[in-house]
Amino acid sequence: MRITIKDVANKAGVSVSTVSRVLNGRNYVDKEKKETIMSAISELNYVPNALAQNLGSQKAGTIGVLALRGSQQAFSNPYFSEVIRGISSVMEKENVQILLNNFESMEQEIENCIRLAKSGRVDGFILLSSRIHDDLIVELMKNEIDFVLIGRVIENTIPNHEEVYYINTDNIKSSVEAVSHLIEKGAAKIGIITAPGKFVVSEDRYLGYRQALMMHGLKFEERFCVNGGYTVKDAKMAVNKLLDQSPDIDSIFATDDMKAAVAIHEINERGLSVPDDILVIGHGDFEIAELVKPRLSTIRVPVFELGEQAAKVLLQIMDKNFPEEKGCMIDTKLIIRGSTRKEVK
Amino acid sequence: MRITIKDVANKAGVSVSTVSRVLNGRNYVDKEKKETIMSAISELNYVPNALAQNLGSQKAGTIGVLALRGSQQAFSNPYFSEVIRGISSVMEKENVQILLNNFESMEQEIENCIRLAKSGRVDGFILLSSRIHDDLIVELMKNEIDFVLIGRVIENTIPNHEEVYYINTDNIKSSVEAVSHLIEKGAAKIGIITAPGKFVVSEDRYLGYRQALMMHGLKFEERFCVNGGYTVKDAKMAVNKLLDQSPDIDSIFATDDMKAAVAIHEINERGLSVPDDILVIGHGDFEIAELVKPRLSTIRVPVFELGEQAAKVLLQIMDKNFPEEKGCMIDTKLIIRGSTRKEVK
DNA sequence: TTGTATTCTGAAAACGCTTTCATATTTTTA
DNA sequence: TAAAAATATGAAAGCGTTTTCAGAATACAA
Repeated sequence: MRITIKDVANKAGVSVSTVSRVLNGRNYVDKEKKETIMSAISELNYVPNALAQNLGSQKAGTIGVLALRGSQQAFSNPYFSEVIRGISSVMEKENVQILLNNFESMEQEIENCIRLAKSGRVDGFILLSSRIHDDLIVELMKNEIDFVLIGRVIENTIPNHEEVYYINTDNIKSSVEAVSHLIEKGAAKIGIITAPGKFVVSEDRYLGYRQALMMHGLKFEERFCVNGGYTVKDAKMAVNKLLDQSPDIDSIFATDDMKAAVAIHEINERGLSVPDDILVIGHGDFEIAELVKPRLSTIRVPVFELGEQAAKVLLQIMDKNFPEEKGCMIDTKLIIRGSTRKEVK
Repeated sequence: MRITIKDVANKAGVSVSTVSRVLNGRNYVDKEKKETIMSAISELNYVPNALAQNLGSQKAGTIGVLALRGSQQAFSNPYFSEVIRGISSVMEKENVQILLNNFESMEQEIENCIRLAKSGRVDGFILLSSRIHDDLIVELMKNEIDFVLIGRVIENTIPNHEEVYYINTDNIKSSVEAVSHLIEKGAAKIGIITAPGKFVVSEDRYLGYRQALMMHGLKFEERFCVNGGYTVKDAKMAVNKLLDQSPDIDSIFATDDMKAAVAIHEINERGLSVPDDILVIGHGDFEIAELVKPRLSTIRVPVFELGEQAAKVLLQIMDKNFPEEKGCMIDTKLIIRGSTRKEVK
């Protein structure tokens, strides 16, 4: 037999309402009674039934985290684990649970998310990335479901885009910084390994690349661009394609560190040298950046903090305690290592 | 105003019981009535309240996945994402949600898990790893909470250890295979980079190493063993310690691919060559294995499948449809690449 | 004093389902 | 054709909380 709030009430000689008040720390409860109740709880080893609490309070005490967003590999990317750690660290304190959502297709994703929210199973969502045309965001807004986006929406693709709460780093700016760094080191023919175009983050990094070229009066050339896909295998093919079609490049900007690591690997494989023949810079500062030879210059993105902030904002929103600013930008940092300079031994 | 089962019942001219039957596909319902109800549901755009369903049926429809188990870095390890993908792929079909649990300390972990289960918020757990003396497992069993372990328990450390459902790969055997491979390639002084000792998986890989030495009549030496920790930084220090204290080693067995990658990196850094001076083999077959130079020989562990199987077994257990075997072993495979032989160009 | 807050409490009504039970109807079996 | 089994349904009782409401007791102010 399960121990319920009723048993506690009986033991403490009070009504269930009073026990509930103690449980939730709300309203006035006589101090002595409170203690009696507390000891009844611990003597009976009582644990409130969360399902009943949820139903009673009409709150799930749970948020959904949308991971995949249509790409298997995005998931096994270190970004994912780290951002979740950030989210957890905040939610744990508030006793909010994290539901991991990981859908195979976009249609499923939208349908399931709306369902999850409408069924009351989650109180809100954190989206770990945004697509360029993101119907999920449109639908969440249409259904008035609370969410925070890690990333940004592109104006004109989302009705009322200015209503979206987001946490982001300025990927355009950080990419400009990365590419400018290459240029300062003497680069003039800069290849870029992009990610498949449907994500805003990839697009922004590409835009930053182009902007940097423009700022420094360099010409953009289509043949400097290759799509690095999501897997190591795709990235390898992309790098080789780039090296084949543009053997004259003097540097590469990879839109994430995994692709940069692959680039270094394949350049070495061809008997060329990083940084002597080709400079390489990445984006993200994953652990792998320290593991390639030469070590990878990159942009450090405070991923844990992105998660933390997103969690905090979502909690605020769910409390109807709306933050003044819809958006929050977190700073990144250019990290210079061996792949863009001679390594100092 | 929220649409409830009552509205559906009214619209379809039946009782709520009948609607509930249709919703759950249980018992007998007249075919025509069923269709009437179905169309009422879709016309009203009705979504059942999951919290109420949970409370009514006394099932959470949610399982907990225990990730961290006391190590930050274990979490950002690719194993984690992949195993979750495996679990998700099964749970999604059954409409079971996944709660991610990520506790800072062991005490918290145990207390929170028991609470989570007792409060009815989760129906069971999947543990992504086991410690050598794992009090959580003891407590879960004591409280009769359903769980499946990915890994194994060590006899004598857990009362009724034979009652634990588990999915595992034979880490001892696969490590014997890895080390034997080194020996076949001529190695005789084999270093090992271990992980901190509290996890069974690390211990097993260490045992496999020692067993392989014994099988081939090689002497075990303490100075061949270093603890690689969890981070790249720790691993670097460990590798350097190993190379310093035992400059005569001819090969290294790393208990995971990240450590192996670090080993290759540091060996190269010293101007030595893999595989000419030192052979290196890892364990896991993470993506990084393809990215180091030379590419890493390793043991491929079907991580996705581990997750899938664990999920399937947990579902069975929760259905009281107990599998005949408590344990399920999944095969691994030795993958030979450049780090243990001259790379064929 | 009297009136007004403030503190405290319990009964009872939600919350929105599932499940049991009793019963009616139809089909199958012997 | 009677009995048994299968099919079908609704009323009502859970499930275990939270929350509302009404009211009692106490404190404080005028």
